[in-house]
Amino acid sequence: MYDVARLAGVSQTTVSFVVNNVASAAISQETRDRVWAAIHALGWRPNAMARGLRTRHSQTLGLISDEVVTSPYAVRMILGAQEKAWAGSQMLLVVNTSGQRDIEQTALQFMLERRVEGLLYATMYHHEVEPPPEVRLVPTVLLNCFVADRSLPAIVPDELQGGYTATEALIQRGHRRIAFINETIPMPALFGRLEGYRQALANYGLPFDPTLVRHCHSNAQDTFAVTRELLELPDRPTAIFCFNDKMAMGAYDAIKRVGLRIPQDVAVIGFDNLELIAAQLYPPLTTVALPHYEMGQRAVELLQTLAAGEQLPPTQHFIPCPLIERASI
Amino acid sequence: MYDVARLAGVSQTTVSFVVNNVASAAISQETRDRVWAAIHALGWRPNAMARGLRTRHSQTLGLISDEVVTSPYAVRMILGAQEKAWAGSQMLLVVNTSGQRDIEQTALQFMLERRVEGLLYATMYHHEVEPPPEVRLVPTVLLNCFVADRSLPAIVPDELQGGYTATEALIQRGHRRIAFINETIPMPALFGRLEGYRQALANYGLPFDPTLVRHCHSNAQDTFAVTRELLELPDRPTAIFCFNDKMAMGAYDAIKRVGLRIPQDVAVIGFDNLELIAAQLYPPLTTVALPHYEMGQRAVELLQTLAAGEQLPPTQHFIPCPLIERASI
DNA sequence: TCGAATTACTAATTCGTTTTAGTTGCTATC
DNA sequence: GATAGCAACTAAAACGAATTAGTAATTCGA
Repeated sequence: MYDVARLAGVSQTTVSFVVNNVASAAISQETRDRVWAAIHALGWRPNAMARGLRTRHSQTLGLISDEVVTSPYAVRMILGAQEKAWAGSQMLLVVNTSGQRDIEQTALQFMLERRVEGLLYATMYHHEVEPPPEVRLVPTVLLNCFVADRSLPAIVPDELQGGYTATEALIQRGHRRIAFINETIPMPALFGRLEGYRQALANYGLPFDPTLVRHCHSNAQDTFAVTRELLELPDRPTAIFCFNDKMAMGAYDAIKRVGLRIPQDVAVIGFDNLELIAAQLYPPLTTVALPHYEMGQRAVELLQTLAAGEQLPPTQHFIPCPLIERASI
Repeated sequence: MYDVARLAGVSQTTVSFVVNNVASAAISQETRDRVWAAIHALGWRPNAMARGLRTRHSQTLGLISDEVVTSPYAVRMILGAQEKAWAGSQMLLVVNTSGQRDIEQTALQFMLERRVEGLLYATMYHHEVEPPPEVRLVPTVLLNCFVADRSLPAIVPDELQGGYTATEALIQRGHRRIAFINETIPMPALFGRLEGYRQALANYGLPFDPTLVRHCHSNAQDTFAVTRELLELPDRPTAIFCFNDKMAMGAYDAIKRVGLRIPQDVAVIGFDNLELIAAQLYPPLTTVALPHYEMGQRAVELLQTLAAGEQLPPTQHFIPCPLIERASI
C-alpha cells in the first residue's frame, strides 16, 4: 500500500480510504482515479491477514464434517453452505474428520486459531452427536445432527413430514395396502419416517397393519429378499415405501423378477433422491428428497445472524423433505 | 500473549519462544511450565492472522472447482486433497464456481488476497480448461483437467490405460467379441478409452470390429436401447464394455429383459466405480475406478513441493485407473 | 472581512505475532 | 583476577493494513 501511495503521490491512508470506499473520508474523484491506476499498475492486492488482524474479522466460516463418503449427495449440504457463505463474501474452511476424534479436535483448534466467525458441525447422516466443548467458544450451528440437550441450534431434515409425504402420495393415488420397508439400525430417520407413515395412514382412516412393516439393512440385496416376501403375502400390498433409494433398487429387481409391473401392479416410492439411482432406474423413481442443499444454506444463514451478535435461543430447525415425482407410483 | 506473559512473569518474547519451541532460545523447563500453565489458565490461542502476517505464510491452499454435482464421487478428489493438505497442517479453502466465470474470478481474487500458498484448479469431469491468467501468480496444479499448451502441471486419470484394463480383463476371461458402448460427446475419456480398447484387442491379436463400437449418451435409458441392438446382432457379443456405470445399469436391464444372464451369457464391465450403482446392481458390477481420491492427494503433494520453491517442469501426471472386480464378468 | 465550516488530505497508532539483536548474571579457564 | 562463554532471558522492530485525530487550504455566510 505504501508503494501504491508513493506512485499515486498520496499517503497510505488515502489509499486505504479509496480501496475501502470509506464514507467519512472526502477524496476527490481525480485522486481516486490516480490511486486505482497505481493499484493496477503495481498489481497490488490487499493482504487479508493484515486486514483481518486490524479489523478482527476473518471473513471465514469453518465446516467440520465427519464423512463425505457414505451418502455422496450429502455433499450438497457443503455446497449449500459454501454458496451461502460466498454470498456473504465469506470463505468456507472445510475439514473432513473421517469420524476420528483427534482429527476433529485439531481441526477445531486450527479453526479457532484462524478466528473463524462461526462453525458448522455437520454429519453425513442424521444422528445425535457430542461435539467438543470448544465449539461453544464461537457461534455454532449443527448440520444434520443434534445434541442430546438441544443446547445448540440445529438444522435437520423433517423425517416425520418426509414419511408422511411419501405415504400420503401413495394414498392419494388410491393405494390402501402400503408396505414400508424400514431400516434396522435405530436412528432418527427410522423413527421419524415410521411415525410419518403411521400418521398419514391414520389421517386417511387406513388401518396400520404391522405385517406390512418390514426391516432390513438399506442395500439392494437384502431389500430384494424382503420385497419378495411382501409380494407373496396373501393380501399383497399394492405399494411399497422404501426407507431409501438403494432399497428401492432392490425392490425394483424383485418386482420385475416376479413379472409384476411398476407402477401398474406395484408402486414404489423411495427416499433420499439419489439422482444417480432414482433417475437411472426404469421407470424413474418417485422419491422424497433430503433437502441437503437447503439445509446447508439455512445453517450458514443462521450462523451469519448469530455471528452478527444476535442472541437467539438454540432452535431445532426441521427442514421439509419435498416429494420428487417421477414415474414409479 | 502479553497477558500470558504477565501471568507467567516473563516477557512476551519468551511466551513466543515457548509456544513455538524455538530451538535457538534457551528457556528453562521451569519457565516453560509456567508459560504453559498461564496459557491454559487464560485459554489463550495464537492468532493465525497475526502469525501469518509476520511469517508471510498462510498455511492455506485454495481449491477452485466447477461442479460437485454431476459426478458425486469426484468429491473424493476434494477429500483426497483436503486430507493431504491436512497432513501438511495446511487448510483447504474450497470454492465451487458452478461453472460461472465471474464467480471463478472473484474466488481467485479472494484466495490471492488470503495469500494461499498454492492453488488447485479442479473440474468434475476430465476436460480441457482455460483458467484465468492470475492462477500463474501462485503455484497451481490442475486437477482432472489440462490446458491446451500443457503449460501448467496437471493430474489426470489415465483413460487409455483404463480402457485397456477393462478390455484386457474381458479378454483374459476368454471373450473374443467385445462390444464397447462409448459416449457421444467428444472428451478425453471417449478417445482415451477407445484407444485403450483398440490397443488391448490388437495386443491380444483380436480384430477390431466397428459394428461392435456404439455411441450413445451416458444414461441408462439410451444404453438400454443400444444394448438391445447389440444383442440382436447375428454374431452377438459375449461382453459389453460400457463407458460408465450409469450405462451399465441400462445394459443390465436390457440383458435381463431378453432373458440372458450376467455374466454367464453376457459379461458387463463399467467405468467410474460409482459405489452407489456398482455395488447395488445384481450381480455387482465389475468396473474400472477413476482414481479421484489419489488424484486429489497427488495434486496437493505436487503443490506442496512447488510451494516449497522447487522448480519443476509442468508435467502431466496420468494416474492409473484400477480394475474393481465384482461379479459381472 | 473574519471566523466557521467544509474539503481533501496525512501522521501516527494499533492489531498480535515473529524475530533480531541485545542484556544480565554466572561459571569455568588460564 | 580478568575474561570468554554460556544460560536465560528481554526490548524493539517488523509484518500490512484500518482507523483516529489532526492539519492546511478553500469556501461560505453575515
